[in-house]
Amino acid sequence: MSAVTEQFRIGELARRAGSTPRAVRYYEELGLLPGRGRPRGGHRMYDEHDEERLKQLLHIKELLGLSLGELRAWSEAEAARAGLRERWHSGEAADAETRRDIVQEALPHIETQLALVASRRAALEGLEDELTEKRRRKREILLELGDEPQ
Amino acid sequence: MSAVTEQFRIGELARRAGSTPRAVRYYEELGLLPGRGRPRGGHRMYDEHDEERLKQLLHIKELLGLSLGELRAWSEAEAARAGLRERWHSGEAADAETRRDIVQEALPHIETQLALVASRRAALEGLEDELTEKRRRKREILLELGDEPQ
DNA sequence: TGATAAACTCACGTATACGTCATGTTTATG
DNA sequence: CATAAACATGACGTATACGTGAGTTTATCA
Repeated sequence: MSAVTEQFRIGELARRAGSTPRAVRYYEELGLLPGRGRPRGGHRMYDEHDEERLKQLLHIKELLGLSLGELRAWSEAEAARAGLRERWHSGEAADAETRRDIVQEALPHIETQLALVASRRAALEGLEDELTEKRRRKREILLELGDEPQ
Repeated sequence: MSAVTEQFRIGELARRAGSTPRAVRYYEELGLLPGRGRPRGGHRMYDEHDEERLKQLLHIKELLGLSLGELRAWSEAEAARAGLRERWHSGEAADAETRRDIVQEALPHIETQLALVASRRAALEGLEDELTEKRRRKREILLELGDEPQ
């Protein structure tokens, strides 16, 4: 069902996500990335899911200006949802009741993330409106004074 | 024309803006706050304008997650606009031409700030939409599976 | 006119978020 | 199979953004 899951090591992951191996190890140390067992030679192995996860985390970090500590809270909601997705697809979710439970568990995590993003967006929107209004007034004045292009 | 401009010292300013004296001095050192002459005893004196300015800077810093270095760019646009406002109200702006020039100079600064805020807001909006869509799908599934409240 | 609070200037300390060696494996390649 | 590139684990270094004294000067108030 799932595509051939390509595997790669830390350098590849970092390159794809626009980060560095050092940073990735640091994120793992903080619990932002899962430090799961490493089979061959002790080298960390990753796949596309890890790549997407890391990209998303970095994106969120940028957008919301979160510290890595704050990012961890977000990350845990993400991890929980990932876990639930896995349960969902693992065939474990045979009956409707189990499936419902899984979705019901995932919802609050989304709500948490959504609340954070929405409030931040609203604040930014307020600021944007303020600035737009200021610009409008300046332009109005220019029209009144006669805005002669050079 | 202007109200009695209340003056206060660094502790008051910090308290009002929800900061600390140390931080305020640091901002001054970085050029975020004007380090203008200090008449009596070398104590820094501030007024409501400084208070508003500091509050705004901290607000922006929070909202956009800017470093103090990045904040300085913003701050300079602010300072420029403040300077223009002063020229505007100082009686210097006698003729229409001067007034027009002042407004024309102020516009780009607003545009700069607006561009930054708008792009950030747009990105956040995209993320918010994404999350809202995810939530919608989960809720849909719950309805299909029969969402029985306990 | 003390004395207590608050401000001043160094100066060093600290948490965060990594960068950068050093030194030793593991993996990939001709 | 040799050798370079990549990874591993410390350990120390660094930029940012202040916190925290130490020692001194200034303001305020009984």
